[in-house]
Amino acid sequence: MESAFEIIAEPNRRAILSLLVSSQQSVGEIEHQLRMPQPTVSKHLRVLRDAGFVESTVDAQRRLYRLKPEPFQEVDAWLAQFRRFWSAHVDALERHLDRMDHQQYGSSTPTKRKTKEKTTRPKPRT
Amino acid sequence: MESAFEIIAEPNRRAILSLLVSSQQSVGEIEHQLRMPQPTVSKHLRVLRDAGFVESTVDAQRRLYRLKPEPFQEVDAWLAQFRRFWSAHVDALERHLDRMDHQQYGSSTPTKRKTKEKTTRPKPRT
DNA sequence: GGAGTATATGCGTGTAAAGGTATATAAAGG
DNA sequence: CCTTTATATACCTTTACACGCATATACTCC
Repeated sequence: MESAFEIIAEPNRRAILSLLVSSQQSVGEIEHQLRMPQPTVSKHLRVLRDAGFVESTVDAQRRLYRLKPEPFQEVDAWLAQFRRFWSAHVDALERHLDRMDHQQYGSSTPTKRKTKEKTTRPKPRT
Repeated sequence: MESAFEIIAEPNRRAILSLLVSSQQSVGEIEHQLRMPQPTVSKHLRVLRDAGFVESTVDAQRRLYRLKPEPFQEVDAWLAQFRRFWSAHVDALERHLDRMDHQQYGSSTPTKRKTKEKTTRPKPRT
């Protein structure tokens, strides 16, 4: 788990980060809004904090978590090299994004996928 | 491996993608430049193609791979919600202050612009 | 057709990460 | 104190993925 990219590969962690955009949140608030078990939330927050995506402050028994910008900038910096390339294809973006759902905990088919395909062409996404 | 984020979590795949920014490449060229075994390259390319990051054309026995923009845009779209946040913490603020300095006719404003932030100050990038 | 080249895929293996459950720590309130 | 609330962590199990190696496919040229 060394790079920022591996951190945001996990859908639940991305959901947590998106939640924190609006404002800082306690573990319980995240747990309730995302409907995931508290230990799961705590563990993901630990990973996020170790990677510098969030920081926390103590409020009585609560911990309030909020975003930190650095790792996002790291991802953005990598992405930058491709930006000039994709700007010519903006139209295709909308078609692609239309097929994306907003994933929530438990709805993302977390495991179990045996592939038995012999395609040579790009595979249609779900 | 359903999301674009999981695809780019793998360092070798990111390296391949970065290679393809300059121009399309054959499997052998990628293999040589990145010094990884040919099956590894082929397998990563398969993953990248299934996810829509690259496409290939046939040139005799060779396959030429090049980038496709959509998944990058998907990542960028997710990142966008945080961009507001982090630019508020660094870029926009500094640029704003710079502009104020430069706009001032006969500006005598001091250059030391240390601003107060309510949260931890972003560190300079490593 | 056979040899050589270029790429893809199948199989077995190790490893690490994610989830579940239980429990530990810590603070607040009676 | 003892209980309740809030969060963290430990342990265990499952699984997926990345790799190495071997082999299959496919094209070219003799």
